Amino acid sequence: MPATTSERQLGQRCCLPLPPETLDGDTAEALTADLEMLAHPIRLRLLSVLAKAPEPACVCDLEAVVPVKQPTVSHHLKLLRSAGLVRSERRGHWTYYSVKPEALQGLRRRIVAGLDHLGAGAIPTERPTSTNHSTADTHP
Amino acid sequence: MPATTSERQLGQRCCLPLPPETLDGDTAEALTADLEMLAHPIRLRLLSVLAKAPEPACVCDLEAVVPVKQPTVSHHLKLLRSAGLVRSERRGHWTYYSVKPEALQGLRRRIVAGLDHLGAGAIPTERPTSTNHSTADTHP
DNA sequence: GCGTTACATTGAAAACCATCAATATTGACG
DNA sequence: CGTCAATATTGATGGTTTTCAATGTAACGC
Repeated sequence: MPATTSERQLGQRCCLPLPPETLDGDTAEALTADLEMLAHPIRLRLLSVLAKAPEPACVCDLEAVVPVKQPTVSHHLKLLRSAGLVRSERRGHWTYYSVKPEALQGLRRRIVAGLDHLGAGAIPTERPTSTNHSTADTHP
Repeated sequence: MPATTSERQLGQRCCLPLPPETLDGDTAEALTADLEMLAHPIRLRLLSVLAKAPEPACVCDLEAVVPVKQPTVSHHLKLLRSAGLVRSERRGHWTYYSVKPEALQGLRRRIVAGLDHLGAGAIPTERPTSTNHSTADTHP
């Protein structure tokens, strides 16, 4: 371990007093899962249509609304269903899908909470940027 | 157009009066881009740390906080930067990153608006599910 | 039964993403 | 100049996701 020019060494941990209370790994992964489920244009549009439809919609309706083929629609519906966001019900030839409003709401709540927890909440009106701005070394 | 047994045919578009005002393709893709940027645990944690740090953090600080190697940290920081969510500033040996609070807020606003637009907003207190529930055909 | 329709599943191809070792770049210091 | 430390970039690898043609399955009508 070489000599020190100041009170801190290169090649070691630096300045931060280390995070106060940030997202831990598990929370981050849970939030990621929620975000990923929504992060696809087809799924967003399917959810959007289902959420606004006055009654459950059959797959052929949904197919008519997005620019992909039927197996792809089924695939995304399956994902949404396994995430608990929609339910399906068979009537005769058709399978009708509808949203589960509580689930969508829960998802929304978790995501908004996550965003708040990210610091995107309180409107700090631009950071004060503390005085420490010498171009030089020492690295607080 | 062939004969009809009732007022509707199989193999044709079905029941929905077609979407009232749902997300169009472009809106869905824009929202998807926002969601994707957040949908990664490493990026979430980096943002979380940066958002709460009292001053800009150097890469070695960030590296210490997430379970991936330095090139990966740089990679994610680059993504966050090109999305306009963080800024970087070089001081001596180190590169300091900080969030752009307005950008994080804008992101948050867009996502929340998207979620509301998805129907996850108004708490409709469980869908009434209109009377049409015969197991049979005719498919309204 | 047979044919037809709606939807699901399978399986394979393509595109994409994340990760890291190796290497390059930049800046400080002697 | 040369060396070292901090970060960026490159390139290769492995994994996941999206998509669709083909095929399977369930329900209806004849």
